[in-house]
Amino acid sequence: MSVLATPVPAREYDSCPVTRAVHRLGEKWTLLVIMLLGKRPHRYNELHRGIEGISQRILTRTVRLLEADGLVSRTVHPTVPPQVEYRLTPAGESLLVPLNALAGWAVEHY
Amino acid sequence: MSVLATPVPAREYDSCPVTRAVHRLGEKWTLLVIMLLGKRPHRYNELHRGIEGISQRILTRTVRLLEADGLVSRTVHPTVPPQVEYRLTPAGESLLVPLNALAGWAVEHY
DNA sequence: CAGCATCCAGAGCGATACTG
DNA sequence: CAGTATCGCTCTGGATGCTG
Repeated sequence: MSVLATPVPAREYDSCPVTRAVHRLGEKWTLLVIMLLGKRPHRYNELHRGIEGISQRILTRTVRLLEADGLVSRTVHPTVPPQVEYRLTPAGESLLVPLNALAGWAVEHY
Repeated sequence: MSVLATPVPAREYDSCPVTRAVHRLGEKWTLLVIMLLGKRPHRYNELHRGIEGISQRILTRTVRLLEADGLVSRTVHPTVPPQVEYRLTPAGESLLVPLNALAGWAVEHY
């Protein structure tokens, strides 16, 4: 993305880390999940109750994709009933910095 | 978004400037259009040729939405044939700063 | 040149019911 | 509690042809 050959090949664009990041952040609930986990770790139903309107299916998909991206860790405590804790990884924490910069910009300009 | 009442009401989330910004940036071609216009102003077909795989319909929609958001200006020169120049507004230029910060993060972590 | 009109496929998102 | 399994739909994104 730093060079931007013209025309920009579709595959190069799709595989660009920046593209992939904004596309992930642009998914409907991703930002909110990250912000909640940025405050503190949450259990599954804490997230579910904390986000009005999200379905279980979509919440699960959202956190699992973030986990696959390395931004969120998922810890299962083998208790009865089961307990699953989601928290930001160091990479996830580090996202909060540029994200807050973007948030500041958005509040100014959006 | 700074306070995050729990549960976060769906409407409040949707109307949040940060949410709206990342959702717009997350649209398929938005980032690329902004990066191209960040280099220099472009005419319509320059953008079209500069982005492999985008359709006219989607390119038009993308730049018009950015225009509606105040990030891009659209100038029609009443010549024959017509000439339309797209460029970043000051607000659009100012987006490049936090966007580059996010880009740096993405290259590190995505 | 810079679009618009029309039609269409598929991804993404969601509601609901069920379970280890 | 923390999910999975189905099913359904909206809505974004795209292909194609036409125009001031």
